[in-house]
Formats: sequence, structure tokens, C-alpha cells
Amino acid sequence: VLSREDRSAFAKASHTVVARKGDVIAEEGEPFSSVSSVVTGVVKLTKSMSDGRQQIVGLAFPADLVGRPFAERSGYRVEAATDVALCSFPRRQFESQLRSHPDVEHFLLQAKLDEIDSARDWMVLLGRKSAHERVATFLTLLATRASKDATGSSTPPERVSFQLPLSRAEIGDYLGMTLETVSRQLSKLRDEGIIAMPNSSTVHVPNLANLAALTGD
Amino acid sequence: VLSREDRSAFAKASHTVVARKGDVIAEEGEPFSSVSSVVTGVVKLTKSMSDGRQQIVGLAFPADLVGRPFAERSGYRVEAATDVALCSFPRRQFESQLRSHPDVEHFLLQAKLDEIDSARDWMVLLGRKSAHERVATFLTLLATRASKDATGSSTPPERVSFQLPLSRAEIGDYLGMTLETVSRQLSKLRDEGIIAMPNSSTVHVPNLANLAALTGD
DNA sequence: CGAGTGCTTGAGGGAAGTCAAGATTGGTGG
DNA sequence: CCACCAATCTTGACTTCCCTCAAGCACTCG
Repeated sequence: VLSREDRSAFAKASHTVVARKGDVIAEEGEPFSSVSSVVTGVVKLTKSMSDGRQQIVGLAFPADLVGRPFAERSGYRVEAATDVALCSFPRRQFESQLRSHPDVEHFLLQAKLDEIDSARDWMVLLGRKSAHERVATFLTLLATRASKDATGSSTPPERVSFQLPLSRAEIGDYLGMTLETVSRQLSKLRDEGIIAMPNSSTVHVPNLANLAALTGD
Repeated sequence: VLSREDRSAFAKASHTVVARKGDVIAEEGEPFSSVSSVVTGVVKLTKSMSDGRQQIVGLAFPADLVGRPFAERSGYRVEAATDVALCSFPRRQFESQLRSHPDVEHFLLQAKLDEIDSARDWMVLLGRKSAHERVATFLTLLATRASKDATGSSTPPERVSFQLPLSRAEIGDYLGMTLETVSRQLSKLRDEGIIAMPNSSTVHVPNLANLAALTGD
């Protein structure tokens, strides 16, 4: 959607950064200095309460943007959930480029509007869904993404397989529940025949529609 | 933050709309045609699940924007929570004005970035806070807003009073709990001396810091 | 003044959290 | 290459917080 000139101006300012699983890219409440696009891997955005309770408030997959332009401090911790590669821009430079390339700013606005929509979907999950529905929704999200990545098709196939990019504890922090409840609900979906789990981090979905039917929405 | 020319161009395109409490301004999943700024009153944004469970995914107070530019359909129901006055722009016109006034688009981007931050704060509330903390957080939000409106001061006074713009059921839908639990927690805060409620919709907070200490973050 | 609506309070039940073992697994060094 | 160790995951038993169901109460408005 961007013009050639826009792309090249941005490409000049960027550099590639790699981070290992668990590396913290920006700390909650600390100043941070870059805006990055995820190239490979998954990045998690986490907020903590004073007593240590955590909530993952967003995941960034390849092509997603992380970082908060026009703010001095990060409102959340940014951490590599898997090994990741990032295409990173110095924040100041990114901001000034935005001002001189309105098309790019428009593109960013679109991306952020979509991000608000997903955040609102997640609020419904956190506020109103049962544990079973939450896990089904999370798996549907990953399965849909995996089938898109694999086939490029808009009509996803019935069968999909994918890797869970998060531990049980992290899934709990994303879905607003404990790691034990996550584990129990995964076992339940397995016993119901909705999914198969050859090992604890890979999931087969024989029929995506059956899984999606359990999300509640 | 906007130039005089920007302001006047937008003023020409706008018109004032009033809505009574309960009026639906846009329906979830339906096309909608305007982008509006709230002038007085409170607007609620609601998402529903297929079985009728509801979640309020946002509230818009005076000066906030409602409507989703660059999308054909609303992702949520927009409804007047109180009697409301809106400054409304036809969506198409609003969008084209944005393209020709990059400063305004920048302003909108800033607003949406802030909106993402609030949505993420709310995800922590919905995913991790107890009923007591949720109600304390909600009251702190309203109390802080009321004290800003009243004094314009950045150091809020200890004492504040305000009206609840939502019914118990709506507060429940906003906080991800039932109306009974909302009522019980309000009674508990009253018994603890944190708030007083001369009637069911007005709240006195004798010491805002004591209330804010119960929010958990 | 009565009816209706919204709010409060109580009693009981159920979904998820907590605490506590075991079972797997993946990584490391002998 | 295998064995062990640490970390992660699973499962079970018990507890707790919130939801559900059910009255009773208090406004507001015909």
C-alpha cells in the first residue's frame, strides 16, 4: 500500500535485530527508543500489577508493529515469546518520517484501528467467556493464522496443525486464567476429539469448524 | 492542537445530533455512516455474544470520538448511556477531509494510540482483577474524571462527588461481572467507609487516595 | 397511590483457583 | 549414547469467589 519512495526512505532507517526467547525488548514504564516490525517469531506485550499478577495484553506476529510512537514510555513490557527477528527503527527518526510521509501515517492509523478492534474482541473473551471458550478461541486464532500462512487461501481447510508459541503459564496470562485451568481445558478438548496433541506444544485440528463452534461468538 | 483552517473546514461539515438515553446510534455489524465527537453525556460501546452475553468494550465521554473511520461496518453497538449531544460528521466526508489535512489525521492517530492504551488497561482489569478491585477501579476512573472537570487542576482534591452514568447491569457489563456482584461490592465499599451513596446513582468519595489504593495497580 | 423498574440482600451451587503430587520432556554432562 | 536433572505439564483434592436464583425494598412515574 506504500509508494516506492516511502518504502525506500523507511528501509534506509531500519536495521535488523534478533532476540532470543525470553529477551526483554522494552520494560513496562521505562523509556524505549524504537519502533519495530516483527519479521519472524512472536512477541508478547505484558502488563503487571503491583503484587505480580500479569496479563498479556497483546501478541505481535510477523508483519505486526511493536512499540508506541509518540510516547516517552512503554505502557507494557515487550518480550520475545519465541526467538524473533525484528526490523527496528529509531523512534525519533520513525516519528519524523511519519510527519513527512502522510501516506505512511495513514497506514499506521489503519493498523492501529485494527488493533483496537482486536483488543475489544479480547475484552469480550476476558470479561465474558468460560475457560473452555477461551481456550477454543485462542486455538482458533492460531489455527486460522496457521492455515492462512500455509495456503494463502481465504477458505481455510478443515485440517490444520501448528505449534503453540506460548507456555501454559503464558497462555494463562493471555486468557486471564491459571496454567492449571489451561492444561485441563486442553485435555478436555483432546478427550472430546476436537484436537490432538502429539506433544505438549504441537496441536492438530482435524476439523477447524468444530473448534470454531466452541468459541461462543 | 489543530490549526484554524483545519478547525473551520471540519466545523463546516459537522452537525449536532442529540440522542436520548438508550438510543442506538449504530448497531453491531451494521454499516454506519458517521463519525462523531461526544459533546455532553456518555456513550457506551457494546459487543454481544450469540447467546446474549454482553460486554461493554468502551465508554466515550465528552471530547471523545466514536465511530470507526475506514471500515464499512461497526464492530460494536454504539448506544447513548445517558442523554447525549454529539457533533457528527458524515463518514465519507470525514475520511476525505482526513486525507487532505494530515495534521488532523495525526491528531486522530494520537487519540487512537491513547485508546489502545486504555483498552489494554481494561484487559488487565478483566483478566486479573477481583470484583472488589474492578469496582474500585471503575469508581476511581469516574472520580478522577469528575475532579478534573470540576477543578481543572492536575492535583485532584481528596473529596469528590459524581453521578454514575450507568445502571448496575451496565456496570456489570463493563466490568465483566453480574449486577448482583456490582451491588454487593458497592455496599462493601460503603460499609468500609470508602464511599457514601446518598442515592443509588450518586457517589461521594471522602478520600480519593484511599479508593485508588484498592484498584490493585 | 399503585405499579413497575431497578437495586439490595440472602442462600446455595458451580466454575475456576490453590495447593500438592506425579508424569513428561528436553537439555546437559558423564 | 544414555542417564539424570530441572523445568514444564498433567492430574487430583480441596477451597473460594462469584454466579444463579429468589425475595424483599426503594424509587420513579403514571
